[in-house]
Amino acid sequence: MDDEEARTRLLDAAEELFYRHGIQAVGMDRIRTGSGVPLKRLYRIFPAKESLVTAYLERRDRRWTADLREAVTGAPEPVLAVFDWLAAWFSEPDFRGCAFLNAHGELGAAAPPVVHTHKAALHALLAELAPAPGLADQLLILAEGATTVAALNPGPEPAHRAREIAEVLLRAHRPS
Amino acid sequence: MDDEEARTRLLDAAEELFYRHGIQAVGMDRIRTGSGVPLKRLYRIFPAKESLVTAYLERRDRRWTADLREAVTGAPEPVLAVFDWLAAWFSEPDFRGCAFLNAHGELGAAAPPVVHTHKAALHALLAELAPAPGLADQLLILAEGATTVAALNPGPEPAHRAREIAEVLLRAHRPS
DNA sequence: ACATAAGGAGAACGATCGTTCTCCGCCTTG
DNA sequence: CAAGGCGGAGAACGATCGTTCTCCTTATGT
Repeated sequence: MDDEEARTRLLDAAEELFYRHGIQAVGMDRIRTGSGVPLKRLYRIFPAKESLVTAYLERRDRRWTADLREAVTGAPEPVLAVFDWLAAWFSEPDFRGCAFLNAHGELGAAAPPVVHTHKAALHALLAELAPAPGLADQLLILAEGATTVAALNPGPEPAHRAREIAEVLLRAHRPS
Repeated sequence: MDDEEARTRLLDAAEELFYRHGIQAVGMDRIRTGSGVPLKRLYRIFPAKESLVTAYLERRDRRWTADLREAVTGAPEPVLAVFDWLAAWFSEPDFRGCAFLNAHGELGAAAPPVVHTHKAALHALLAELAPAPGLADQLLILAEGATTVAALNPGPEPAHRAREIAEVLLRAHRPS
């Protein structure tokens, strides 16, 4: 196992454990057990827990944003496709809300900056898709609201309700 | 200082510290320093940290829900008054998102049940105010979405955007 | 006034955390 | 084959946590 695979295993274990149990509740020893990477190597690749947390969030940001972008580009109604993609996300068995919002709530001002860049990236994507300026702010509220509601009541329904609202907003901005 | 005042001081300190820094990041010694109540008395009133956390969330739930209910009952447009009240909340200098969502993100399955009852109470209030059945689910998404967006970008603007969406929804349900 | 109980201040205790160190086996290289 | 260095397994270390205990002051009751 070379360093690159060790890094991947560490990030996989970190993502699984940090997302499920929270960051402060998971010790480095559980990362080691979950990844199979010895502590010595762990600290050579990530010199401190903080850098592992940051790397976990940054990788999740890249994958999440790329997945969403790929799902909506080319769709007949890109704005509505966002909520279809959210519905599928909310239905994953271990869905537990937005990892970045959870990290912000837990760490407060000590949260890594990727928390803000992740939300800025989502806002930028919505601004690309929105047919009217100013609509992106409203769509962001719908997406965040659906995610938050689904965090406590898992399932696709919040995304469906948010999609209905988005349809109304699109009709209002693009009167048929 | 009798036990009742000690309890109030403890809950005040707990609310300030837990809400600002997160629950796991605040030790019992800081609660003691912040409240001026000695550890011995603290543990006589709250036998463990978990019960202090639960009491903090339960008191905040009662106050938050009562404040919101009082602000919207009797308003000319109760549904829209919800978002005006949210705008004022988001503008408080130490606003840091929904305490219950933060606790859920941090503690996961170990979060006290009041997290769910708080969200159920908000949903029930919205169902009282909504002029049509099914609208409450959508209003809940708007309120949660505005709160989430404001948690990372403090200020009243998310509540204003959510209020605009609510106006559109009300017009759609009650065509003039 | 004196015995007694209660309360406060802070030390102490065991557990756990993030991080480092020790020791041992193994693999490479001449 | 021999020597040396690297990596893994887990103990160890200091800090901090939640919780309890000790010790001393203070107030009370007769």
